[in-house]
Amino acid sequence: MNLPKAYEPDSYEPTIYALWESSGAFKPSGNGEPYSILMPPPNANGNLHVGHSLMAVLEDILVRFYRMKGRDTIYIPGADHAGFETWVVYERELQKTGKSRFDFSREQLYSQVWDFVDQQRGNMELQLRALGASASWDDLVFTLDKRVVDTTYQTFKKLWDEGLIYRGERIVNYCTTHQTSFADIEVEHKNEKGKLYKIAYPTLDKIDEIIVATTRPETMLGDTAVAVHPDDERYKHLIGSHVLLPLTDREIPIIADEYVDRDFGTGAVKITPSHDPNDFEIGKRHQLEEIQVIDFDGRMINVPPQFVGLEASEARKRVLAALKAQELNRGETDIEHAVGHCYKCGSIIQPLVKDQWFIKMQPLAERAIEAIEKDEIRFVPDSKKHDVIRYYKNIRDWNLSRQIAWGIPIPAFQNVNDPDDWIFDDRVDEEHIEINGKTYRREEDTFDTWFSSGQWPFITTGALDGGELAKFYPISVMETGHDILYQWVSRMIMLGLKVTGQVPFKEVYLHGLVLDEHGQKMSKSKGNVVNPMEALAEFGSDALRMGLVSSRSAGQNQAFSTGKVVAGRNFANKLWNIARYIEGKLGENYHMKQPVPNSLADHWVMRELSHAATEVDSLLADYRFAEAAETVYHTIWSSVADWYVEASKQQENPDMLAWVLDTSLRIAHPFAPFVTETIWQTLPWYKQGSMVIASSWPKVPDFDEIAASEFERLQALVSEIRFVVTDLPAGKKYSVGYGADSLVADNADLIRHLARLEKVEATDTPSGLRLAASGREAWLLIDEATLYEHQTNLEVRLAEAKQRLKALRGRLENKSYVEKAPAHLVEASQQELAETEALIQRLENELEVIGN
RNA sequence: GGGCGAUUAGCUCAGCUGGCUAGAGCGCCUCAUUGACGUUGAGGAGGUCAGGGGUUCAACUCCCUUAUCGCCCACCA
Repeated sequence: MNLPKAYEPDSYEPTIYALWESSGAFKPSGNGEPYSILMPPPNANGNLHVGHSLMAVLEDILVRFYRMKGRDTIYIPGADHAGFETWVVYERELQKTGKSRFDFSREQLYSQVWDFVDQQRGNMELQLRALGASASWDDLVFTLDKRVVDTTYQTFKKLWDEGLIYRGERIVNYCTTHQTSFADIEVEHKNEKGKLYKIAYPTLDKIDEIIVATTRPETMLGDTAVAVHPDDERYKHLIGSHVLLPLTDREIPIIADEYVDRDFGTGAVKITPSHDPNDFEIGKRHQLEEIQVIDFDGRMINVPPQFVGLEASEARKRVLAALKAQELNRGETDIEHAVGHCYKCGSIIQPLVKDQWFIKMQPLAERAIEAIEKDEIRFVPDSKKHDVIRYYKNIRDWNLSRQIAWGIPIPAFQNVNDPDDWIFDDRVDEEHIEINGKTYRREEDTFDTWFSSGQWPFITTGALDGGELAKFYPISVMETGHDILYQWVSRMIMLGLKVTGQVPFKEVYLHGLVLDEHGQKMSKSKGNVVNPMEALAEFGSDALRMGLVSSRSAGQNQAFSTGKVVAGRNFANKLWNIARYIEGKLGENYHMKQPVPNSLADHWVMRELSHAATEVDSLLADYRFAEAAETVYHTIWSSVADWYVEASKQQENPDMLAWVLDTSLRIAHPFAPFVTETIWQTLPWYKQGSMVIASSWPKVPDFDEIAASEFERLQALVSEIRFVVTDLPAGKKYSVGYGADSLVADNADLIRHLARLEKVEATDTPSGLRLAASGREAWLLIDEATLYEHQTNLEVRLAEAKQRLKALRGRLENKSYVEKAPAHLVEASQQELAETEALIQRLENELEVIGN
């Protein structure tokens, strides 16, 4: 039991984690009301970043706490194939070998990426273990596991059968670098400065012209109309006539459409159905031809020879130059407008027409809004609820198709003889299938990964087929980052309701981003990324946990603070040394008995620890992690270590000491699991196999409230002595004399010890400095000269008290206050007034004595 | 263009539905100490709670407004 002086996390953490895991402590107990948390799956082949650490810590605190509260608890871990992210990395590797995705079949690519991922899998799982995540590892689900694929197909079929899935040519967001389309919310819009170019389109007789305004002149080569507002007097006479599209030999009509804003630009809009979502709609309304002029690789096609093969940006310059040469440019103006970019590579997203699979979102969104408005899901912070509803209200159909191989194939086949004949079939490994003599060719695209992730709660719990974990659905709380509220949380709600008829989780807690020490967003390019595993190695897992959690509130981005991690490490060390002291006192053969509080300090510490336990309970129910951690930190550091352990040195009560340590370990365990368990394993009063992780949350013991308050009076006296003494000449010890004061008399030794005095003794002839502030019949025994020096000290206290008195009087003389404020507040003020008056009286008396 | 959040001690941040002399960690100052802990103990300095207005007996907290910073959403060319 000879514990080293300082707690050394790395010598215990791995053993402790192994102990938990092998004992089955992470598995549901099977007793009590279910409590479940679903881990947002980190990238299977990546490393944990500091955001993941925060995620795991918050979730693990909840899981450990509710486990101790006796709930049947599960923390379901996951691993993400991270479709697009991994694909991008893999394609880069592929490029190095001089090959491209077009050299392989979907199956070949898939298995190559699988191997690539497999090589470096497992890191993040080890890192989650290092953080102490008490996840049920046997229940881990990988996002490409068979059950995920099966359920995803089942859901797709269900939606298809209900007419919510359709395939169609639509304008999609396309990244020409990555050669795949994206959902609307994956596009990163940035406000950019650009130019609005005015271009003249001459009438066929070349007498007149119509001037259009555009930010993307290169797309004019694909124009198939010019639109004006039907009531626009400027252009009314031209409606129905044709103009000659410059740089080409095409004649295009001038059409009227209400969409056109007469006040913007020139009031005439060039219509390019293939490259603009609005134009696409207009094109449909007016049966316009669609001419694709930008290809899927971002180069020009179907254009006059001099432009063919140019990058879109280069084509813009050439088109402008050509127009200028023909004197068709009519000026340009600066404009700020939003431009969509690929969130991964920053390329400009091209709106391109493509055949894709979509889900009709409106019915799903409506159901979700209904559930949220009925408070079937609680959001923390609450404001996110309104954000998500706003998102639902403006939702558009969701493009599910991705042109990457690393994902779940879309289970659909097309009749080779009838392009409109699509059928559902999950034989996705076969390129062709025969049904009723008809040949079908498979869809080559895969699903947007968020489509399968959106089903995570009912997939992982097996809610649909009633597996062992089905009782954990709906999930108790979904904890995740606020940055994926729309991508993930909103989809889980919609799909959960649609497929299971229930909300997928009852509560949502959204944490903010972890910023760097100075509040800047972390990024590789800025070089300010904090590696959580380095911090963990340096300070310990508990320290990192405490540091990440403190001073952090829901939904708020917050800076990482090494100082707080250090504070966490110091806390673990403090706990360690409390244990070292107490265990040393009790000896190895101590057997725990029911503690009987004896001294004032005993009652007081029982009250403090019980308060902390109930406080943490209610704080965690509100997800106030930081305050809960602080409560534990201060209760253990100040109340237990600084006061109780010190007091116990004078007034011994071994059973109380044991209880105090035991209870401290329990309340600290959710926050600092490793050090608490390490200590627990050294407690002589528990049998082999006992673990704090499996212990219960402390119950409130019987203590005497009055005795507890008496201890506070004692503390006030000790504090006053300490305060006065620091002001006195150093290097000598002082003594206190007391008169008829049983509190002081009964605790004389304790006071002497706590205030580091020479003596505390009864005296018939009081002299020296009356300890007036704490109101006891006690005097600090000092000579006249010292006393005189101390006068200013008393004067300062007196001035403070007088100011306070003034404020209190002012409040109580205010009739409205006395009438309208709650009675208990008025009463408290009155009592405080009386106390302040008494204090002033004592201080004045004392000053008078000194004066004489 | 729309929405949201922030502004509190030198730094990083708490402060829930309005009511304790506005708190924490780190930093700073003074002092202490051979036995649980220097990853320590005791004491202390430091804030007109961004500015202005309003509601209220009472505002860091609610409302309006201004300023600054940040984030999210957005197919008006």
